[in-house]
Amino acid sequence: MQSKSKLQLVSGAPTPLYTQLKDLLRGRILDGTYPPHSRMPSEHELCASFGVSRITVRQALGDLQKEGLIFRIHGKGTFVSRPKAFQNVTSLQGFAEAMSSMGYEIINRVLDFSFVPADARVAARLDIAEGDEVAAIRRVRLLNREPVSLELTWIPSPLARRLEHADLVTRDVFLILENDCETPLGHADLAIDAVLADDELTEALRIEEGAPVLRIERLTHDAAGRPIDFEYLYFRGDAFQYRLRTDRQRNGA
Amino acid sequence: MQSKSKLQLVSGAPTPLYTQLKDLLRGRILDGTYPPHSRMPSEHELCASFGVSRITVRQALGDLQKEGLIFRIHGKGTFVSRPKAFQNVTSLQGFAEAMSSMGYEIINRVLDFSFVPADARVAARLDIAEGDEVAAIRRVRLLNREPVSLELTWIPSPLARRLEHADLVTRDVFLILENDCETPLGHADLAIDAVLADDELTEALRIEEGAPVLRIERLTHDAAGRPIDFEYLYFRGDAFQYRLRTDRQRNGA
DNA sequence: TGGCATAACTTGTAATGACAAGATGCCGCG
DNA sequence: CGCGGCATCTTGTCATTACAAGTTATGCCA
Repeated sequence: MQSKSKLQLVSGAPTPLYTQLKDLLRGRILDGTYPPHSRMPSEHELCASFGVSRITVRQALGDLQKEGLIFRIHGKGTFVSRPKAFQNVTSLQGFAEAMSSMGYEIINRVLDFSFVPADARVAARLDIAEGDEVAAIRRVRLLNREPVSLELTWIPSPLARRLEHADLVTRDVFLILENDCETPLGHADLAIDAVLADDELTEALRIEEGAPVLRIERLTHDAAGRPIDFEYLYFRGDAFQYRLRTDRQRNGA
Repeated sequence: MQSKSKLQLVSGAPTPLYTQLKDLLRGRILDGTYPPHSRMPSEHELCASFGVSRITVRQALGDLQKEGLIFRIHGKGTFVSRPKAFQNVTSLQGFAEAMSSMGYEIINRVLDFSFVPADARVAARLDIAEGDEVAAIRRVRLLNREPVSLELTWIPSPLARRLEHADLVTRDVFLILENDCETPLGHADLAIDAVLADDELTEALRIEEGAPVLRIERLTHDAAGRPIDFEYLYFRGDAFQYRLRTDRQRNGA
């Protein structure tokens, strides 16, 4: 049967209406239909265009605002944020990427690569259902033949299948995803704290029990903002420093 | 007039209802009325307790969820997160700046403020001559009356003289430099690693010897790029997370 | 006793309606 | 011409109602 040229949102669909609308609008922002700094259609117009209520529109816009793609001005309208390039404060770089550019020799020892059902925590981070299949990777990274980090990685199955036979020994997951899987990366959220080495860590990193370990929880998203790679990185406190640079934001936003 | 013993939210107030409710609930979470891992009252109960609609309750809960204070499980209820304070460092922000905006109470205990000659390491970082006079500040920061960090700060003398009489107890050095000293900040370079608590740290942070500590070496520059503030920050590993977001550089901008 | 259906909770999604408050242009009045 | 006020846009806040969907305990039935 026919379908209107206008895009349609389906109510009974597997994903809620506001998610469909959000994805659709994000697509238009990323493909330039709504260029940076331009005003988007008003909430009322979006309601009319897609035949949904204002609550639904607002939930979609609220999520996009959280993602940083748009901002709203009371009484004026909703606007597309300036493109990412201007927002960059630090660059997202893989470990080997960063180290090899500094002349270090990097080797990855893959301890485990298997497909398992996602537990609650992994599922929540990757925005998939608990029990969905994910690839679980355990790697130890050696810098100049010395173990410096243990990395636990979870990647959704469809994507992970494509890097199953990739060279995980010398290459960063980041580079493989970008170059071999045509999955441009967007941003990553990191949480850093300090813990003590447990049994697994003492063995993997050949350090003493109770040694200080830098733990980084990293959730990497693709360019569209979808989470695609959840990792725990454990670095030897005595052999590694995490360095970054932050810039002072003058405005509040 | 009378007032019910029950807490009241005021509709015509300067702040919206959901903000009042959010602040009230956050207070109860932070003061232990709703302890970690406990289930909070259901949305329906909150509606009844405070005489507001479910939309208002959900907006308040949604914001608290974004802050990381609570999490929700479909069909089960709303729960208080394990308390782990964190600092988001997408932008260069002082500790108190970050925490107080999230409703935490911050107190700085100034252990020492003296002018000393710069040692070799400090001089190198601040790009001054060894022996030049610098201000050395030792502070312990308390979050909700609990010590979370020990901070060692070195600032070149000419600048430091101007903040000698500033309120270091409640204000960030960053804000004082910017607002009182007309010294706009530029960027900061950070190096993060993990160490074990030594004597000084166990005493200052009231933790056990050998506990994991997150160490951050931070060199802050003014807008012109001159180093103006060199610091070591020691955070309790069990009570603090450093969070940040990085973006992938796609090209040369 | 074991297991399944169900009732009674929970949060998630969505529509509709209403008014408040900020922004902006238009128009008439001085 | 200038300026105040109003109409009319925008987003922000909030109530009410309804149903969907996940969770759990209860109790009936075999």
